[in-house]
Amino acid sequence: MASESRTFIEEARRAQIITCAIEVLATQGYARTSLARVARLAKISTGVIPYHFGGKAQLIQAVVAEVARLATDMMVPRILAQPTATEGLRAYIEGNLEFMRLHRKPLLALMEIVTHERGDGGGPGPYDEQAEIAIADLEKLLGWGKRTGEFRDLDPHSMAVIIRGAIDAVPGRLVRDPHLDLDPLIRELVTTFAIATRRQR
Amino acid sequence: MASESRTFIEEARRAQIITCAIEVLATQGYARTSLARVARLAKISTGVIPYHFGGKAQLIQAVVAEVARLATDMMVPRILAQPTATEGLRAYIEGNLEFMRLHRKPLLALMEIVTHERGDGGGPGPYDEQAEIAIADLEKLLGWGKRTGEFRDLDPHSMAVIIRGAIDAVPGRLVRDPHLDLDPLIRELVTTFAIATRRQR
Amino acid sequence: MASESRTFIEEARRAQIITCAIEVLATQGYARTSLARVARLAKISTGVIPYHFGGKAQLIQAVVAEVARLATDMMVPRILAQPTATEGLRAYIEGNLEFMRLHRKPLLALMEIVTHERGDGGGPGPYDEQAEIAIADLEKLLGWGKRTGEFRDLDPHSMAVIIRGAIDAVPGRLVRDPHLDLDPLIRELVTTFAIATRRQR
Amino acid sequence: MASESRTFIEEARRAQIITCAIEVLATQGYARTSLARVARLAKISTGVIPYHFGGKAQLIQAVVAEVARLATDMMVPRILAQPTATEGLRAYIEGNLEFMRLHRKPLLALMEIVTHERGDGGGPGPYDEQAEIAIADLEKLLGWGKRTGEFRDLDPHSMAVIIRGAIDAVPGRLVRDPHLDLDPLIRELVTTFAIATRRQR
DNA sequence: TATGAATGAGCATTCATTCAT
DNA sequence: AATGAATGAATGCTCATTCAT
Repeated sequence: MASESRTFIEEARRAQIITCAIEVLATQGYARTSLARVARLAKISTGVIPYHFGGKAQLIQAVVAEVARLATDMMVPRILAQPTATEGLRAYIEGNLEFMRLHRKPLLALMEIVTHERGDGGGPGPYDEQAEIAIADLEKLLGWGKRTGEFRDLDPHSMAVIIRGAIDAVPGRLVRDPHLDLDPLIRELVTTFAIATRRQR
Repeated sequence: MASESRTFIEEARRAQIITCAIEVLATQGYARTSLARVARLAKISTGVIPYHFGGKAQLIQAVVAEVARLATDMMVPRILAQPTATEGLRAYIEGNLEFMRLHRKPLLALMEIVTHERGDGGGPGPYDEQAEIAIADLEKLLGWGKRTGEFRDLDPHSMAVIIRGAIDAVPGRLVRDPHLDLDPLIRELVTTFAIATRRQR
Repeated sequence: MASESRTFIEEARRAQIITCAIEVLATQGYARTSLARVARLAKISTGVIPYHFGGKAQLIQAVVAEVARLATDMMVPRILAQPTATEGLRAYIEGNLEFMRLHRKPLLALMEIVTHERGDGGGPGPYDEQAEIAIADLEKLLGWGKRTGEFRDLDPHSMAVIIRGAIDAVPGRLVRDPHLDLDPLIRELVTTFAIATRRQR
Repeated sequence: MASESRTFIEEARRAQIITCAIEVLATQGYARTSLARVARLAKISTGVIPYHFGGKAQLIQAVVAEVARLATDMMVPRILAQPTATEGLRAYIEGNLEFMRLHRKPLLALMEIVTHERGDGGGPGPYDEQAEIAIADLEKLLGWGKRTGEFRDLDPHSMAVIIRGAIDAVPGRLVRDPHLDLDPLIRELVTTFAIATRRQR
């Protein structure tokens, strides 16, 4: 593990910087997230960030890794614990929205990064991979349900795109209205995709 | 009409600049869309853009207006022509995806703007309104279906968020894979929301 | 005369542009006086000004000439009509302030130009000459009074600088407070320099 | 004190930049005083100035503060030390002109700023206050002389405007002729306002 | 380890001027 | 005689990064 080669104090600094970067990303947006702003919030000097992370790109990467870790820790066991694909899908949706509720800022930061980061020539960014993995995981879940006969004869890839799209629309709503009540949204998501995936009579 | 007070040559320049701005937005992304880059593509000098549009913000606005015009022209009559809410919803989804197929770059440009433009303090941007209107329109369509008894007792707002989210996920896929076959996606979208909204026995 | 080589219509255009330039200079200040702004006020196109005047510098020059003409027309006969140097000095001061009252905007425009215009390398500007002439005229008036024994043994050049300085301070006050009552100021100016120049017992 | 929170090196840079700004203002004039020119003179890169001062406006402000400090240090004790208003007025005039002799460039820089800086809409600038204070101070001095019966029944405000105007005319002469002998001017100023203010028999 | 001063490129915008129409 | 589109330089400013201390 990379962190093993890092001193305790360095690890603490990195964590502090990542936290501040998340704060700035979530509240100011990607475009206003400059190293200077992050450093100001962390009450450290600007040069520290390139020093610890190598550059802005690597800081962003570290933020992504951190949020991904948080999300994985919370959601994966929850989903794997389900006995059926139907239950698994519900746990997936609920887990995702529960995560938004509990870790709103990290989630918003991640959304900022994913939607704004681009490749050198303006091409697909380095974090599309992340989204790709999310789609693939969902595809597996849907494939499971098809195999067990719980789900209808749906196209797993398309359906995965649809479900992820529906889920990913939520953070955007949260930005606009921080007091938005997520409960009806969760209910409708669960219901919609329960109905839409189950084997039709 | 504002355009009537404009010279033919001015209108042509504006159109050319808007086209180039769409090109840059779609291929380079919002962050890399500077007036300098747009001007370079249009083979004009940078100052021409503030000259014709007043400023960057107004250029962006003009792009949004142009794309909105394209989208409205294509989709509104199509949806209004449907006899039932069910047919209307199908037309809505198909219309949206048809638009993506025919006007990919304008659509991508619009997505860039909507997701990246922010208010002064990092708050909600000036184009969230646009998204809000889209949600509201969809809510009306869903309300119609509920009143006629075609749709189940769904929460129109939540369902509108879900459907728009699912649709808005598509452009992101198109960026990654320009040769993506949209047909299965359209089919699955139509099927999913047909099943998920209809009155359950 | 240069104007003889100009058509009537051209002369009218020039006059219109000069009037607008005075307006902009007086209300917006020198720095905000761009050809574009003058043209906008005159409801003509920007290029007309270089066309008629050759360039911004010549427009400025024309404004100066216009205001100088106004001032000369009003003040010179008034002063020359006085029988004594003492009366002449009073007429000079009163004439200057009367001019400010009647032609405030042209006067302010002139002040803007004189204080802001600079030579190519930042050196003395092309309109210091104007000020020099004003000082010299005043010196002559003071010399006259010394010769007739009306005035004390003052240094005409220094006293001319002082009187002009005192007079030139007034427009600055007018900018700050457009409703400033000039009467006490005129009275005090006349009194002060009557006392300060007269032969002391 | 604000400067205590600044590094030694930062304080030195600020001082260097202020000095260069004064130099440019005094020799090139306000309009030609761009951050780029100041930076070129200081042999630093342009961005350093916003870095240290926050922006051009703050640099200008720092120059004003610096010159005001110089002037206050030199003149205030000198005037307060005088036993009578008459002596006070003489000290005021002499102090002002002595300052011009010793700190010509800072004074010219200040004049450039005061006469050129304007508010957003072309209205009164942020440094008119400064001039207002100068007038008010002078009014107090004149009021003192009236109360003690040293001065005639003059209008303190008008007389203050006249005296300041006469003094402020001097820098303009210095710009034109750097080798101008100030002594006759000082003498005439002192004499003029001694005569013009004293109680008349 | 950390600082914060400095660089140099890039940004949007404004300007006087030119010139084809 | 006039238009208004276009140019190219200059403006103040922000940014990620580097580096001596």
